[in-house]
Amino acid sequence: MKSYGTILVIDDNVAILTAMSYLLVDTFEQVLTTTQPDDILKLMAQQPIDIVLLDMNFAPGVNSGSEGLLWLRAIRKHHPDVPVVLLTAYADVSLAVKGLKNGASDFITKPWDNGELLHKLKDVLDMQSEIVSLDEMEMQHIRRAIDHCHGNLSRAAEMLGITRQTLYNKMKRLD
Amino acid sequence: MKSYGTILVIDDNVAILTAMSYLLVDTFEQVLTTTQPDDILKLMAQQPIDIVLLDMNFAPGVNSGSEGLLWLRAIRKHHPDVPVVLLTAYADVSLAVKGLKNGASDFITKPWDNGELLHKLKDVLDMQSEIVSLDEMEMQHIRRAIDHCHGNLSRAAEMLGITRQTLYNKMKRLD
DNA sequence: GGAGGGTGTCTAAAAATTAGACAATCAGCC
DNA sequence: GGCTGATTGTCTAATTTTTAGACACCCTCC
Repeated sequence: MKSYGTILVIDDNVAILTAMSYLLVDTFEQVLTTTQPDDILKLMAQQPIDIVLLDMNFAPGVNSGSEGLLWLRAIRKHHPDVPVVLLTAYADVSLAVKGLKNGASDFITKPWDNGELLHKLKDVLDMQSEIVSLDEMEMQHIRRAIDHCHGNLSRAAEMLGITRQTLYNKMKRLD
Repeated sequence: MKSYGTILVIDDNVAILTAMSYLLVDTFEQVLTTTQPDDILKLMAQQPIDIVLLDMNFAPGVNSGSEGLLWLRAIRKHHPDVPVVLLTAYADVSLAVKGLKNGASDFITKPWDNGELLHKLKDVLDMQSEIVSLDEMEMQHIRRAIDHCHGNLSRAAEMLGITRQTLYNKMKRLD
């Protein structure tokens, strides 16, 4: 229990934030909440956040969640490895889809089911990509580059910013 | 024109494949089509494919696209860098959402609009992540690792499979 | 047949990585 | 307060990797 780290919840409705706090406090070591999206990046800079729960339906009458999308993009830009789960209105599937295409990990429609919400958050965190060794990451990237150059090693090496011989070395060394 | 490489289209309906061929031939250098999902990986192994267009609604009466999801996952697993765009039935948004969460780049609902289809395919290819230099990729991964270890450099170095001093070196060298 | 581009291999110099050590600092704990 | 363990920043010398440059060879295109 309580092994899921820190969660940051953003919603402009204080009642929802309180409800979320009660729900999440048993699962997360720390629950941060804010009604001010402007605080997101500041909070995330101050301390390590493990997952973000972002309400997409800001301010009554505001332009259909596009503001939420902007915040999502801002989060993704500065912290590409922190998963973001979206809260959207039940009807607004298209917004959720836009969110997913912008890098959100999952979404939950309001009104939500507590059990399902917790389950999805845990799922996302369990799926978190482990950090692999630098060598392994290097090889993955090298394979990508070679693939991208359709097998042309000279071009791949140039693209990677290393010499062709170094590319040979690395391919030989790391299988 | 014709600078968008090779596209692979999978659909169990031959009529759709022919229609697609006519539509895509002006934009792509090569248009491969198949009704056999089993051929996907074989085709992709034989030649470099730049984008895949995958119909999710297989065989009349088959279990709601879950087969399509399996193929999507298989493609993503073997070729994580080749974008996959899905074709789904108009009503089946939930399937499209599942597809996006499984790594699809975008989806198009049937019946489709030719202009929109081409536009989306081009968009996906234009957004294709460029191959960055090995050093840059290295630094991104190092930052990820340090973040993951909440700033503990010793642990990050161990996780990356390098010595602490090397971590210092790389951080100093590459800003 | 020649030109251009790609491959595989080699050398010697330059640079990075390694293991190992050291004192200084910070944390929690008795 | 004082102890202990972990972490940091810095250093050295040996080892390994990377680099630039060169060479012969194999393609393909014209």
